[in-house]
Amino acid sequence: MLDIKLIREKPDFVVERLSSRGAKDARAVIDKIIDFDKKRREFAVKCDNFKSEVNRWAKEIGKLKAQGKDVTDLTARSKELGGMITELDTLVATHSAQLEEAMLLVPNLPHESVPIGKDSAGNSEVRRWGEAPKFEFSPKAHWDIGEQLGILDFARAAKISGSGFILYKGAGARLERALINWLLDLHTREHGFTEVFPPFLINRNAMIGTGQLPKFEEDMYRLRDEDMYLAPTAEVPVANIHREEILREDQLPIYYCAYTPCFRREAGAAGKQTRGMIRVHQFDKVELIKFVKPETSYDELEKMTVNAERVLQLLGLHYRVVLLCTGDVGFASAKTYDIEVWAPGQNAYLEVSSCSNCEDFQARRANIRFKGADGKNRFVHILNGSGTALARLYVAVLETYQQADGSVKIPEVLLPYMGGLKEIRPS
RNA sequence: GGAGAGGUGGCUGAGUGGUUGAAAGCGACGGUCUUGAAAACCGUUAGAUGCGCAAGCGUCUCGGGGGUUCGAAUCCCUCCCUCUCCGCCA
Repeated sequence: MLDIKLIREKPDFVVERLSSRGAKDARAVIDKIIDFDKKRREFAVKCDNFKSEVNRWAKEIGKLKAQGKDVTDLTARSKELGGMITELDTLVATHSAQLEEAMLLVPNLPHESVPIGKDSAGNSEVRRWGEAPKFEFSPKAHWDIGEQLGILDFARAAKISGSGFILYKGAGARLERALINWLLDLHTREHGFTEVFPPFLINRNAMIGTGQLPKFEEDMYRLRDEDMYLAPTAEVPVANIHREEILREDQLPIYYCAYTPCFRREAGAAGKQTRGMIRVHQFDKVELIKFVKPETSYDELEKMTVNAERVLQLLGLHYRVVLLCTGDVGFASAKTYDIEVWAPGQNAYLEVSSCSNCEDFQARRANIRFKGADGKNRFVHILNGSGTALARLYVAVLETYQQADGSVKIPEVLLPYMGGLKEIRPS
């Protein structure tokens, strides 16, 4: 959520920044918000004045009654005021609700360092690591590799759930588990993150806190009998750990990492390439989340991105880092780096990480603050980054480490996690 | 799921309708004293929001929401959460 004061004081700036994201109706939305805000305050001032008067009478009545005096006139006056207060309270409430509703739908403002652009074509590559591997043979796609090795079974996954789900088997299941464990170990042992294992079912308030709701309801899996959602990313439960809290300054920065499965309906993705495990309804992910002081958040974003890149470097996978342009950054983010790994069987880069600085956008929604040295409470900045998403990482591993005979070598760093298995061959 | 007991400031814990936004203790911060520290003593110590150039003033908040009343932390309704017992279950 944006700061209403910023909107009041610099509406043109806000409209300009929102428009840079491609919001066509930014002017109208901001005008509407300013109007709600203004009216709400006008009603609230009137209402507060009446309340003040009623409070004064109430105290007076108390005193007089204690003295045994007659208070009929005063109670009559108070009742009269009470009626007006009820009326004004209703007006304040409806305007507040409308304001809130509008505010929750406004995305974050892109940071000044973000390139202006309309869509992903406007993104800029910041760096590249390694090279696309060369093969003596024509590299296969992971769905062929996986099915021939008997480690991935899309048909049976569909039987259980539907399309867009994965059944890992044997060494394939082991590989998924190895990746999860290795990622958690890497980030906790070498990058200073504290491991957490959060709930996967999320209530409405938490979903609002990180920005999934109310705008992206259709993207989420929702329970039928309770007002709960399946976590679309660990960012949601983990960023909400400190909801409604005031942290001590010396607690910051806080680094958390968490493994969770991620559930996404991918509504609207029909027609896009859906073969294999590149776009699925359930995938595993190890997520990095930071709570930091505002003045450090952009340094922290760089560090977090480097931490995520390390995953690919250690696995020996070629990748590039892309800075998203204004038209492509996510709803809650002010600045985002995507990391895209090379998948030889696809002859394409696949997004496996998205590292974002949400600044105080989520902290405002979730009301997460810290008490500064001056005693003032300020909103923390919240960052999140995939470290990394598994299904696509798995694709890159299979396709990069495939051999001419159809087997797949296990990357060096995963060997301790694979129980002695050095390569996966058809069983 | 059933029955019961609870949810008060950073913490412990008073408070069953009238200057209670809230006693007291602890903790924290500042000061006095001290070479320094401790002890002792004195003082300060929630958040949000609005009006105002400011000083300051007002409103709201005792789990959330609603109600009764001139007036609610205190009474009523409802929801959430915690604890105990029973049931069920991994």
